Amino acid sequence: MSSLTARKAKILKSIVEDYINQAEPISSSDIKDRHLPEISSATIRNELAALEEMGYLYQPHTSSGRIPTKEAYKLYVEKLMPRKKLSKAELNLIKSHFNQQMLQLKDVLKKTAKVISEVTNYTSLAFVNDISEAVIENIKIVKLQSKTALVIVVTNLGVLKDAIVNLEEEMDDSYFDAVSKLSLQVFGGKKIAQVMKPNKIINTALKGYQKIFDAIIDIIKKYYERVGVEDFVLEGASKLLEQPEYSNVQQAKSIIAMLEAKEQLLPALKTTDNVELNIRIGKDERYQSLPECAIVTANYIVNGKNIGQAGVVGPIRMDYSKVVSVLDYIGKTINDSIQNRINIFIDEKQK
Amino acid sequence: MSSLTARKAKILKSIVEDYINQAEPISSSDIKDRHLPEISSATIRNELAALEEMGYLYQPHTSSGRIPTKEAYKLYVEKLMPRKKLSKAELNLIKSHFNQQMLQLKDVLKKTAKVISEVTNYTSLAFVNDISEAVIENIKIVKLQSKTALVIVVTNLGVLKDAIVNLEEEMDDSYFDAVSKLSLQVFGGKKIAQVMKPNKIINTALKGYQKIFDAIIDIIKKYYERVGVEDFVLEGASKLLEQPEYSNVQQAKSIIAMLEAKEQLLPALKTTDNVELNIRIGKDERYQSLPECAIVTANYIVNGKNIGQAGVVGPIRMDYSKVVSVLDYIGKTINDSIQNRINIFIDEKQK
DNA sequence: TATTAGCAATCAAAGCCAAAGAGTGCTAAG
DNA sequence: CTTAGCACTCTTTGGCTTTGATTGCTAATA
Repeated sequence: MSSLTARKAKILKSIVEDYINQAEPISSSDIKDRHLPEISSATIRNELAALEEMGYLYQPHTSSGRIPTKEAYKLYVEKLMPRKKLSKAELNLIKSHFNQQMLQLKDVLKKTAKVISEVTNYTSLAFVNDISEAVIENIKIVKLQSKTALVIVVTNLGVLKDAIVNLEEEMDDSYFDAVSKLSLQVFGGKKIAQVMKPNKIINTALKGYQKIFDAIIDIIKKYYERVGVEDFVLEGASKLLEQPEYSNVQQAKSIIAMLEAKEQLLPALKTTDNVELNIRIGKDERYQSLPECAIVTANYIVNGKNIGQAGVVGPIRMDYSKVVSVLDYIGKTINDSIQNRINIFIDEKQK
Repeated sequence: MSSLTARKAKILKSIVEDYINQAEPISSSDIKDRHLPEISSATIRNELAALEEMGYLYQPHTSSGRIPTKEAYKLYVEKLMPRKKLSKAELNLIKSHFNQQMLQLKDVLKKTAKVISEVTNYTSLAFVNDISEAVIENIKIVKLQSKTALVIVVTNLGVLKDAIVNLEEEMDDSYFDAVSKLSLQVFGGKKIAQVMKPNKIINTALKGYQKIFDAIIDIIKKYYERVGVEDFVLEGASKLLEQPEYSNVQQAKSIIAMLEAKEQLLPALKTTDNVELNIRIGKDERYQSLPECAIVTANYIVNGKNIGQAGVVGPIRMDYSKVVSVLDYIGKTINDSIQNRINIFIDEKQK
């Protein structure tokens, strides 16, 4: 078996890039015409046969051009891919979107997904990563109506504020003040993961507050279970259908169904490892029912905090170079131009 | 031109229902076999010709069976359609979903959309109606971090609590208490619409609170603009692709794109009129770029409050009878089994 | 007058076949 | 190692025929 010479690499790169654009098998003469006019198509055919032997190419049938295999895409992403410069127009589009004020983590997710989809023309997704490591910084319980209170939990990653607690009897403001103070004493500085461990906190002297404390713990648990599933944004789903790969409605359906089944999709996407870029090409081994597709996501970090992932879903024949450049630039933009605007991310120690 | 005799009506009803199931043109002998064995297909053909003349049927080509026109569907919905009984299994499925506790308006939307999609097998949507008539009942401003506060606005339709306000300098709790009290005095009892009118409230003696008041008004305005667009839930989009109507990827794409463009879609869906059921068959005249589809939504009312709409999107050949039954029953279920659980809907006068 | 059997006419869908065209692999020569 | 030449393979396309479903019309019937 031969090795990957410089010329083979160039040919392979040409095929991957041309196939990304054309979505049709690439012939030896295509390569000659567009990339290697100085050598003959016959020579290229010899190289192609070798590359096929090495597992980087295949033919749908004997008398057709070549298509890159998944291995070819992996090699392309790791070794061959250039870093594309984004155009002025693209840079400006991205910047202008993030110049607007955003106060909420979810706003950032939505905006990010929207921008990614617009610039790449792929379906995009964004979601928050695991929050069990988030540290509770503040807790307030606010009376809303006679028997209803809102529980607000501030962590170093954001504010949980989707929690309404129902009381059996009416309480006055001083009661809620007391509970707020006590909660902060009990939960302050703890990680979400710690709070969720059953029956660990009850040893404190809680007197008559047992019930509302159980409710608060319950709220945190529920929030933990839902975050991610709730805060999962999908943008431009219809763009999937522009791809010739999904011109068969069956395939289109299976991939859209996959994106809708967040509960199953998210565990496969959430990564604890701290890599910047996740490129998943082809079926995920763990979820064999997934349709053929590629998912490229970047971990977004603001002020040193990993706030989540955002990226694109598309056919395996994806413009990785462009996508990676866009994700990269958006990551920088988020960090540069937003960190001072999003107060919920700022991690000032409160004491 | 002949009139719609009982037999013509029966034939038309048969065609509509059979076509809903089969998705293929219905022939005269189909009708004879399945619905009118006592008369000949030739007679039926005569009737068909008359129904076509009347605008209720058409043929894709001369030698094919008949397909109902939009007018036929309209007539079917208004006059011919039976009220289907839901099966025990379906009733139980719906009930069991709504037995769970739901604390948030958005939870109800999501659950409703999910149930509708599951039971009808169509793509479903749910959203809240206009909130400009909501009356402000309570306002609290809660300090979260040194320069960050959360604004909570309780209305008779729910709680707005997605609003974080940034301050220029650090304030202590008493400041926020004062602002909360003052806000309640100024805004309490007012409708959202009134608050949004520019410069109407500034005549009160606000002393040093001008800035934070502007911020609060701004938050309410922003919330008003976003509500609906934010609280728009779509469920089971992939089910659209099961419909033979959308086996052509172009059509599928255009309809999914329509559902994604919430900003354009919602104004067409939101109705101020107080009808229970909205059935939109075919293109909406106002939005001619919309693809061919039918949208059926019901207004959902809890404790006498119109909280929003929910329904399905699908091909014009839609099982209206089933859909209407399901929407109807879900409406009842929401009102019956949830009103006592969702505190945010309860409209107890606070004074 | 309404119904119906009979039948020719129509048209989409399916199958078939031949021709065209794109692209390869192999061989032999440079 | 490269390349021209050429036979071979296989898809795609277009045209043609056949099949089958369904209709509309006519004339006979109740």
